[in-house]
Amino acid sequence: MTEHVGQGGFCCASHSGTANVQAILDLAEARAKDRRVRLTPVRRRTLEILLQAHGALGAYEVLERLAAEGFGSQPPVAYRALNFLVENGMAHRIRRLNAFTACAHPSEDHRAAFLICESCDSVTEAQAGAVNTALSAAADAAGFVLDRATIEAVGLCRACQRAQA
Amino acid sequence: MTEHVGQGGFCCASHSGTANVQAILDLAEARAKDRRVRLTPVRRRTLEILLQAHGALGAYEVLERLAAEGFGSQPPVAYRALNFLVENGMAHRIRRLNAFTACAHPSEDHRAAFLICESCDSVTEAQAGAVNTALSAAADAAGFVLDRATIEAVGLCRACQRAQA
DNA sequence: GCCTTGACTGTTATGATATAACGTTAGATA
DNA sequence: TATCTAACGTTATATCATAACAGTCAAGGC
Repeated sequence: MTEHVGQGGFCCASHSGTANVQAILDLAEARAKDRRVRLTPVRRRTLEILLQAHGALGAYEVLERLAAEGFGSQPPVAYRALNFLVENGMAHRIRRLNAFTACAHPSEDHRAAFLICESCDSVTEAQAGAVNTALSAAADAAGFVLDRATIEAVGLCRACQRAQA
Repeated sequence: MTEHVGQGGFCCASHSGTANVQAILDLAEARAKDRRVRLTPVRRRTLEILLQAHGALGAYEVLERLAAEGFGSQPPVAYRALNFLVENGMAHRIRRLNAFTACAHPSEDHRAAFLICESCDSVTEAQAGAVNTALSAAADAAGFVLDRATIEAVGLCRACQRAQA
């Protein structure tokens, strides 16, 4: 798709800095214990890779890094780890970018919305409480039982607005 | 992906029946004229195919039908026509299904939300005014300039709820 | 401790989705 | 009608994703 994925200079406040990465990894460990699932080395490392990327990474980009560190080198290795993280609320899949990003707020059982910058491909996780309330209402009106939703907005991030001004 | 795409028995009220298909095609013609773009035979036929499908179709499914009718048989033929329709508000891309669907309300400049049934893969276009208002607010709060958004909800459609009851 | 069992990992192979690039054709316009 | 541009169709290839299977490892029962 695009070679910019994961390369945006953007870095959101919520998971920048080594300290925060560590904190989120700890949260993930705890969450895994809670749910009786195992945060194995590949899975943990995959989460770290996403956290360090400060943006969304394609599965093959993640795979490349895993392979370089001695993990398996074939696509299912990355997809399995990524799917595990998504299923357990530790990462999100950004369909518009065919990419994945670490969850910035892993402790809350939130339903997220993503703000994707067209210019730098950065991805910000937005608070989507009101959006989901409205969506639930719309689903209700249609007699539809809502399970989960993907909300992806495309536009210009703050940094790129400045760059263009 | 799944072989069910486009095969759900579901048929939404808004574009069922030959009469409505014709009406929407007419709207599309008018819209094309307005916008100074050409609704060429492949494009028009692609829209018809989507309308008649009563659900989302993958690009390769559309391509198959186009090819059978003497249009080109290679992927770009379908993708170009589909992208044209999407860009001109005559169809939507459903990313979760890697599929496309005719716009059920082509006359309004609306931003749609989609309700995707996990059971039958049917796609309903929901009124998303309130959802978009909330999303705009969330984007604003993040200093993000919103251009457009993809809102896809996954759950159970009315028909499949009944079937399971 | 040791064995069973199921989850996890890695592999090969393949399938599904999407686009780049280029020559040709056809419509609009002057 | 000559010219120009958009659209079409093709070949080729890139990109994304999963099926299926064999080997490995960890947790819990005995």
